[in-house]
Amino acid sequence: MPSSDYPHREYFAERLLAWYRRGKRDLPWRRSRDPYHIWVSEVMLQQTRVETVIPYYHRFLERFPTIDALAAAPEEEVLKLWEGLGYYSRARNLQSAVREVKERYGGVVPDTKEDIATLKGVGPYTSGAILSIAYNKPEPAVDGNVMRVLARFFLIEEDIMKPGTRTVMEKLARSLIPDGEAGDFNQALMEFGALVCSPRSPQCLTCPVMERCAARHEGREDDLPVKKKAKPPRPERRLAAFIEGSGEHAGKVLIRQRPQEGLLARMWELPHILVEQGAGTTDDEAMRLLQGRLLQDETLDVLPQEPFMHAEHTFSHIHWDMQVYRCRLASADGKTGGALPELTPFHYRWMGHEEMEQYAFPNVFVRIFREAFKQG
DNA sequence: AACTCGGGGAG
DNA sequence: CTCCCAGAGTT
Repeated sequence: MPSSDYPHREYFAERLLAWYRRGKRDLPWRRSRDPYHIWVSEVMLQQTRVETVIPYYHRFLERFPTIDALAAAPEEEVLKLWEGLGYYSRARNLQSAVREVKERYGGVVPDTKEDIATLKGVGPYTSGAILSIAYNKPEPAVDGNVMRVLARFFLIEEDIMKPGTRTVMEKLARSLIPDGEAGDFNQALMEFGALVCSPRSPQCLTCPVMERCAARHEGREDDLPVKKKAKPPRPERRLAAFIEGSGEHAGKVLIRQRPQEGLLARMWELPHILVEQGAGTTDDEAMRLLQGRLLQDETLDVLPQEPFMHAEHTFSHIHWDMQVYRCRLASADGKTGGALPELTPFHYRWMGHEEMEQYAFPNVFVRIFREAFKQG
């Protein structure tokens, strides 16, 4: 159905805008008009809560205050500043896109939908957010908040996980934007979704548009939006080796860098293997598996000594159950035959405790190291 | 349309 | 526990 057929559109937009201007939060990125700053905030905010982003936003812009600064930075440093924030391709894409802006657009963030949408990591939501917030262009910025709010107020019962529903939402959201108020209105929608029209137990009693909310009238605000349930993460059992060096590597731990592509690309980690469910259930068998596979796959000759710790970590689609074993190198001189593994997808290196700040680790390994170093 | 890609906070 | 968050890219 055409967007113009939805009732109470003007009422909805005006009341929401007034509500926003009455009490909007003082967020760091709202203190800047720099399109680059807005851009950084929007990328960080993808699938990430406001409170989580704030400290990262400050650190990132302190180190990379301009497009030039980010474009010139070593990639490892960008990744390190992103450590713990997740979805690390965002960081790589952002730097790649910033370099593109420098080369192709003279360092000025483009202000047209066609140009900005070509930038890596800038999809339908982020392009609309930058265009509206930084340039006040009347483009919709439809995120999870906006879909929830629109689904409820206008009683849209389509599954919001379907791409077609997003198109409907974008058209409707575009038709709602009051003349000359795109930036504030789009932020009003998201702020409203975050603070009032929340996913669970929405605050209808304080809602500024409750009187004409279709879902509220039907008593169905708790049933909307319709969203198909995600598949549960598949379990993976992993065995990791905490290998302490001796001799010239005394006091150091062997770490490795993950491949360029895929999960946790280019981040550092403890050497570990994936084993079948049910395999290595006893520590004895697990240690044999670990020894055999590290030797076979990585030419890494270790002697597992004892169970060290246990860690679990859930990604969106995978659940890691990781058992860590304290290991020694098998070679008598403690130097793994002198050389670290080569001809594997990984890059190995010895790391002293004080060198952790030079490497970006997935959070599960940050936790493991913190615990290990606490034990001494 | 279905997967891949992190991590954490709230209830 | 479950849900989902100012999503994007790939197949």
